[in-house]
Amino acid sequence: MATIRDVSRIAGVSVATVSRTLSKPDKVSEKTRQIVQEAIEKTNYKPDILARNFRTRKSSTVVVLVPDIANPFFSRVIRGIEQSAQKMGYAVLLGDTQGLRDREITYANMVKTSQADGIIQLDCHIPFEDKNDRSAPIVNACDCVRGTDMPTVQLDNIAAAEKMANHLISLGHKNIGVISGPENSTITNDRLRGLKKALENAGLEYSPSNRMYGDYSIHSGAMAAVELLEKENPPSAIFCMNDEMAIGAIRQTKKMGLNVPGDISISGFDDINFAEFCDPPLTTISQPAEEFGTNAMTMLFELMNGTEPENKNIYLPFELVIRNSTGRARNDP
Amino acid sequence: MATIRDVSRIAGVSVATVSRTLSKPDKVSEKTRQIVQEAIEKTNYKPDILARNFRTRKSSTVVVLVPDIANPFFSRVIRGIEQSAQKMGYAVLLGDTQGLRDREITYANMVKTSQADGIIQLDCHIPFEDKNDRSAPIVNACDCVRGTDMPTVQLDNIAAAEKMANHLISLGHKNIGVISGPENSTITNDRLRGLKKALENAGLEYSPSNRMYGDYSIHSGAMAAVELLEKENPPSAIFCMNDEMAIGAIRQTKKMGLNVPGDISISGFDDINFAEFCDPPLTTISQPAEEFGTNAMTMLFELMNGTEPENKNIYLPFELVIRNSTGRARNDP
DNA sequence: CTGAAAGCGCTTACAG
DNA sequence: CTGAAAGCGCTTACAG
Repeated sequence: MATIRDVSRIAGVSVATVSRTLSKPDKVSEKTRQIVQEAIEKTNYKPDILARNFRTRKSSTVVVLVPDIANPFFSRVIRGIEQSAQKMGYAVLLGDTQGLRDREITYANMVKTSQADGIIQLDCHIPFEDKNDRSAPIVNACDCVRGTDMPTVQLDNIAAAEKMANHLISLGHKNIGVISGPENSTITNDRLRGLKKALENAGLEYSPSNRMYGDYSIHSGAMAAVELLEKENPPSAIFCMNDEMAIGAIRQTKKMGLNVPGDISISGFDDINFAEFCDPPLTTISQPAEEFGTNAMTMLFELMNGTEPENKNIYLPFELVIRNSTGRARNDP
Repeated sequence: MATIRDVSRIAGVSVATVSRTLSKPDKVSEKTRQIVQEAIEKTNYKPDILARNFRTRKSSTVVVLVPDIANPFFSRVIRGIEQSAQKMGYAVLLGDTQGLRDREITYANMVKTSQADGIIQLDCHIPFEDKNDRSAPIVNACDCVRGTDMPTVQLDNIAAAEKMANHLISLGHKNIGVISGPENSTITNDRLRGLKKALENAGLEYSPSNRMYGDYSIHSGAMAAVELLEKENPPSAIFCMNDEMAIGAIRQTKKMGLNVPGDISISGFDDINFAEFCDPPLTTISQPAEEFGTNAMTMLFELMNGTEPENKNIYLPFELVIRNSTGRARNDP
């Protein structure tokens, strides 16, 4: 591979001039610029970006921490990140963390070792050994830690869950089960709060025994549905905290000989591509997945350039999408 | 940030010794090692990997070229890549190319600029300006270019498609429509060849007018289904080249008042997570998505280390998964 | 086992 | 506008 030295020799100029031709062409005379360009073409020179990054102390790379890249919601968020990053001249390093703190820290450390300039964290953890570490530019999107000063891009999950719960309540459901995400997640907590709020406003009682935990997988939704449906007093509607668990719950419900929504209403969250195509099509909350990514990347870009973002906490819009997995409660006239 | 210089000063040794303590600890005496370790902890030293990479001329990074990261099949492949890469000490850069040659070349160039050590290409293109360029370690997985010497990880798509077609034929279908992937794709060509082969063996004729093109999206599957079903002599079965297009075709078929599989059988390809949960559950070909990734990464690793892989063309197993979207042809006794 | 020194390929004040 | 020179933070022959 040709180096800047080779080009300078062939062009008969200094390496400084070659460097300038590349980075600050207006600081070089028209004539010199041409000579250098020719030499670059002749030698097929490609600047060593690794050397440049090393020299300028920036990698033009961001690392994204994602619990599971194969999750259909996250993969769309990442597509959004990638698109913005590309426009801004950044590369994106993939950090599939499985939600493990160790991996999060390992990947986040890439900023300290100069391999990345900033971090986008899609999970509800601070990915540093020391929670008060401020040395790395970071933005927290999707599932956001409460009470930190990390900038965030999120949904108003309380309001969204409340809206969904109100939909269920309006159909006459009084006994509502919950298939919840894992504990220690802001998303999970907020969605539960929204549900409780709606229940309370309707004069209904929330029963903690109606809450089953899942891990966002189809399988866990099915398992949780069994628990719920085998209760002495089973719920007439199940509020699921994502679409995959809802799909699992629907399948399980049907397996047990029950009809959705005839016997049981089931709702999801996210509106993934397939929500519309399962049987029955899923009532859910839609979120602009890509925009979580583009907004997070835009904010991170500002942070990496030392400007404080105007709005440190961005809330994205949601929508209740009513399809056929929810219907009137059975004993409701 | 502390540098190796700071550590050496505090430990009272040379920077060479600090460097060795980190990379070749057995070349350093027990005692020195301890002193250095203490100094490292005291200064909270983290080696600058960017500097190390620059110095050693390797980035320990691979770039993956993927047409669409949000595609559920590819996202699983990438998960496989990431997991293997992590074990081998490599980071993975995401190159969402949208299938555009320009972007492929841009990302592939990262090897020339030292930002990456190797490439995994998941699409059916050679990502170099010059098709004969051999300067970058690369492996081609999933949709593989024919007649190059890039190592490949692929399915025997001819055999898989033949198996699916035989299933359809065995159900009495004689007039089979095809919703095809884009042209100039080995996957598309091979799956079509497999279908033709099965047809031929059964003494059936393949009609080119029965082939509609899609782009692997749900929407394109629906559009193609309209074309097929509005023909004068519509097919009784539709062979789709991926699951998303099959899901779109099913939805469209139902919208037109037809029953699947009562009136029309529809088959998919890939067995994505949701294939089992659409209505009706999809008959499809399952493929070990993650293994495309792990195998590709393993091969690339060998290539980057200068060893030729034993087997340059890996074929992964597939399976026909019969569910309810396919059934007996209507006029077949 | 250890240290002094060269050097990886760039960029960027500084001087002219 | 241009060049000589320093230096980014490491690693690695080489010599002892």
